[in-house]
Formats: sequence, structure tokens, C-alpha cells
Amino acid sequence: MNMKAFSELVGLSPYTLRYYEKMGLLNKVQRNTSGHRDYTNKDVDWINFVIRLKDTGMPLSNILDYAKLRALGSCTVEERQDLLEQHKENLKAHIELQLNHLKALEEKIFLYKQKKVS
Amino acid sequence: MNMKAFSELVGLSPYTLRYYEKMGLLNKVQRNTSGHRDYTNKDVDWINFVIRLKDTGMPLSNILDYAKLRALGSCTVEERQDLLEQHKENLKAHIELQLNHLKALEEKIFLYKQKKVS
DNA sequence: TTACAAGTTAGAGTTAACTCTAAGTCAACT
DNA sequence: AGTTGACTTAGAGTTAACTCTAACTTGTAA
Repeated sequence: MNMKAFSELVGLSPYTLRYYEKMGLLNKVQRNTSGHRDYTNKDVDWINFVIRLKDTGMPLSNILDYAKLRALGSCTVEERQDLLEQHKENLKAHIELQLNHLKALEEKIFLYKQKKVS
Repeated sequence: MNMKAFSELVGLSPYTLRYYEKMGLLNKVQRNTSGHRDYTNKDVDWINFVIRLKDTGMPLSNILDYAKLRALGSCTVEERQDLLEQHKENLKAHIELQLNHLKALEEKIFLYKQKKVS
């Protein structure tokens, strides 16, 4: 799969994909005979997981930590699991907080509806 | 209330508070005789609301739009209410998305626990 | 009254995450 | 064979949201 197809499939611009690769988030991407990138289905799965981590607020530097452990192979499975567990807890806390914010926002809107806000 | 007390109360650094004021997010802050800022309880309420909007992902530029309407007085009540309603919907969508991400993350962790991940 | 902590401003510097430019090479179609 | 669009790299530029520096003034406690 070439750059364009991969880019459209995963929803990241070619600029961003090269940037991710340069910083080490996307390793050993295959090249065809003329030096152009040739992405695989495994790359699709991996980048989608990266996007999920990013969309749940994990900074790229932390995702990179995970990626480096992954590149080291199965001896890092436990450490990676710990990172994900930790991230899961952070995410749960984030969702709780956002639910509180939502409640407060609804109360504020209620005040507007009661014309109690100038 | 002076800079230090206000800063500690709302949890934003003096740098950030001056920055917010400079960009128009915090208007007509009172000054004492020697030119130092003298924050009121109304300022506390307002900045806390600003922080809530920010923490729910609203960019400062949008918060500034709301702040400008607020500064125009009661003739903008309806428009402000619309903005908040819209933001509420965005927030609900965001929470839904995060709940999906959480589920996917838990499934991934489950795979780790089953030793199905290398 | 002498420190020293806290306040002021304008403007420069930082960080994360892109996003683009320049200068070229490669691929596909007519 | 020529045009057009996609690809390559290194490195520069952008944006949001701070964060700090310099140079100075004010407030408080010993």
C-alpha cells in the first residue's frame, strides 16, 4: 500500500506519517524497488492503535515509550501491559471528570433557561 | 485579593493569569492604589468557568468569543446560551468516544492477559 | 532601613505536534 | 515523449498555550 492509500485509510496526512516515522513511532516501514514506502496491514493496525492512544490524551512521547518496548519484542510484554493498565486508569479518571463537567455545564445552561444569567 | 492568593486559589500561575488578561479573557480587573491587581470573588467565579470550558477541550479562542459576548451584556444571553448548548453536545460526543476507547483498551489489555500479544 | 518577597510591563523563548518548502525522483496515462 | 501527480529528503515555519526574562516598583517583617 502506497503513501496516499495508507494516508487516506488511517486519516493522517503524509506529513504526519513521515513525522511519526522520523520520531520512531513507525518502525521498519518497507520500501519498494524505487524507494517509496510500502505499508502493510500490520502497519494499519499499529497506527490505528497509536491513534487511539493519542486520541485518549497520551502524548506522543509516551506512545513512543510503548513503541520502543514493543520493538524490543516479547520480553517487554509485562511492562507494556502495565503501561496500558495505567493509561486505562487515567482514561477512566478523565471520563469521570468530563462527566462532572457535563453536569456543571447542564446546570449552567439551566440557569440561562431560567433567565437567571445576565 | 492579590495576585498570589488568586493564583493559588484558582490554580493558574501568575504568568498564565496575566496572559489570559492580556488576550481579553479577564476584563477590567481592579487595581489598588499602587497599580497592583485586586481580584474579586466575581473574578474567581468567572475564571473557574473559563477553566471548566478549557478543561472540556474548548480552545481559548472560543472561550474568548464567549467572554466578548458576556462583556456586551444581557443582549447576548441567547447567543451565549447557544454556544454553551453546542459545547455541551460536543462534550457529550467526546465522552461517548472516550467510552469507546476505554472499551477497546480493556479488550487490548485482556489480550495481554491471555498472553495473546507478543 | 535594609532585605526580600511580590508586584508591574513589554517582549522573547519554549514545547508539542504538526505542516510546509525546496529540490529533486518516480509512476501512470495519453 | 510529455505532462501530471505522487513520492523522496532535510530542514524551516506555524500554532496554541503557556513560561520566562529584564528591568523596575511596591509591600512587609526584623
